[in-house]
Amino acid sequence: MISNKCKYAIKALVYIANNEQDDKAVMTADIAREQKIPRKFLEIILRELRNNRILDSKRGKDGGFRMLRAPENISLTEIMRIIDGPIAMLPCVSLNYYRSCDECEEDSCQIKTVFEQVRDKTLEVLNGKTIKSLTSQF
Amino acid sequence: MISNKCKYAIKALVYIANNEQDDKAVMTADIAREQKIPRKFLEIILRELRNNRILDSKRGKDGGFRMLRAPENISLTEIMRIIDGPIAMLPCVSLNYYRSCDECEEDSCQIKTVFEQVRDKTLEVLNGKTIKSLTSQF
DNA sequence: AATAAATACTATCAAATAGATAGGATTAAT
DNA sequence: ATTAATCCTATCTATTTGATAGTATTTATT
Repeated sequence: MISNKCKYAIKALVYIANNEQDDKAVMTADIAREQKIPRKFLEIILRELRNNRILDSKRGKDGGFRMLRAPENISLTEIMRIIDGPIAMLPCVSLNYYRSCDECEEDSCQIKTVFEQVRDKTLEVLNGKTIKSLTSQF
Repeated sequence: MISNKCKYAIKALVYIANNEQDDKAVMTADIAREQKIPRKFLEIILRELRNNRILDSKRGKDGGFRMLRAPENISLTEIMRIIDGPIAMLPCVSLNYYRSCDECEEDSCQIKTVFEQVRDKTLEVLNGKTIKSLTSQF
């Protein structure tokens, strides 16, 4: 399971990509209302995406958020790793958050291979999906 | 990520499948030592597998655990669902633990489809793997 | 300069989950 | 009886999840 936080992050990004305009940033309050995401929680999420250089923010009146990078260059894996961390099902099989298991000799681990396969299939799907590809284009 | 508990469960089952004999059940202490799993934690796990009719147990001297069903009929998904619950990344996409998301209309959810694809690919791998297929066969 | 409206930041909190450990009760073979 | 195994209940700590409250700061507009 991904966390609610991560689900909110993805939905918020899709919303921003869909609604931003040259002259106007998208406000937290609008995203919260439209996507039914708790406002204060969303603030934290958007700031985190900003700190990771996914979003740009502007303070004060007429402030809000806009995409810092093109939505077609932001994959779901990138967002998921920022918000939730590893995507793999075992630490010893994670590409970006590798940790060895205390209890096992990796060379002789019986279960590692299976979860490498799961990881590869999962990444095949998620790497191919961008914020843009989730956007409603007419 | 799957939990340590789930990882331990799978490793313990593979160990039991590998080491059980007609006349002798496999003891918690042996599994704990060989697989470096905390003994008391392992007790809880094995009992849970027993309650779910994966294992059979025998109390008292010469007691222990053995497979209740054939290892080739026990898929990884079954174990993972018993120990960790849902395998899918979103509740609204889970086959065995479906829950709707509070905040979204499922028909118009932009992210559901991606996670259905991840689910299908993941299950393709995990349904095909059984305890037997992880066992060392010579 | 004052006001309004937005994000930024800090602190806090409650509930659930993860990951165990301790100790005694029960069962069964010898 | 003794020994050795599972079974059961209770408990514990740390972390994560999911959030809320309140204040500070920034900016556009009047």
